[in-house]
Amino acid sequence: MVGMRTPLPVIQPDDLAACCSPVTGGLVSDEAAQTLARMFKALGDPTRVKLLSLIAASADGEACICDMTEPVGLSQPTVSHHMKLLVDAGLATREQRGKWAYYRVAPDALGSLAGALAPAIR
Amino acid sequence: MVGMRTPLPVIQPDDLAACCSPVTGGLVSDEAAQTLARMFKALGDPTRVKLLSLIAASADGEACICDMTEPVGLSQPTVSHHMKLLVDAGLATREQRGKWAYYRVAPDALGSLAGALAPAIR
DNA sequence: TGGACGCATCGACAAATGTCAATGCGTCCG
DNA sequence: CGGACGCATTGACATTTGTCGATGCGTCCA
Repeated sequence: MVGMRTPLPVIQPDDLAACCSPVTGGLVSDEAAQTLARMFKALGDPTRVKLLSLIAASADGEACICDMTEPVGLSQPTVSHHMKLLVDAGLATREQRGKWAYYRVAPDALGSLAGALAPAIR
Repeated sequence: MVGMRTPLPVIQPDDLAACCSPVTGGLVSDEAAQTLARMFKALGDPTRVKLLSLIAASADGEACICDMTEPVGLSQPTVSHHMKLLVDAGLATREQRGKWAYYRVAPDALGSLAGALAPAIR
């Protein structure tokens, strides 16, 4: 592993177009590979998979940190850290409302990623 | 990160059924989260994304290590290492033919993963 | 106004990861 | 046979990652 001295920029919705040309349809550019890997890496931890699933499964499609610590069995700072990774990867959104921070699954992000994996089923 | 003293078992095609219940449709079990994360982690490196893309884009849908080192600009042992990870994650297959080892994208693996991300588009 | 609460950041630390050079092991062919 | 070739494994190393306790900051309410 080399480079990456500076923190990576947050992946924006605009980047989805660039990132999600199908992996299986012709060579993928360096930047696309980079962006795709960023998003997949964010999904590459069981805790973060559960967190996303937790949010998606909750009544309003949103959850705050305090709702998530107990189900995943980790400390509040750790859950906060994982959620920051998901947001930076463009897979989740964060909205502060009063004391609480509400997280949602980023619209279209998972769908675009799925499209990059299996363009045929799009 | 805790546990994981012993090397993880190779993910078999049979595991796909277990792994790929949709992330966005109800709580995901610990084992499913684990398996999904294993596969996503394998995709969480730009080099491995490019390797998969390289294989998928090649004429016969297969490639040997010697075909891949130059395009990704890494040493032969490193490429070999990455391919082992992809095979262990169930995303690629390996077939030895004489001196060469031919790698392919595992059939259905990417599609199942995509289904776990976006069940609606299945 | 002053706690209490929810969350983020910091500092620390063990474990995992990506990379290479060196080496070992089969397979092919002169 | 014996060398050349393709690939995997090993050992080493720096970097990244996951986790926690401690702490800081903003918001709410008694």
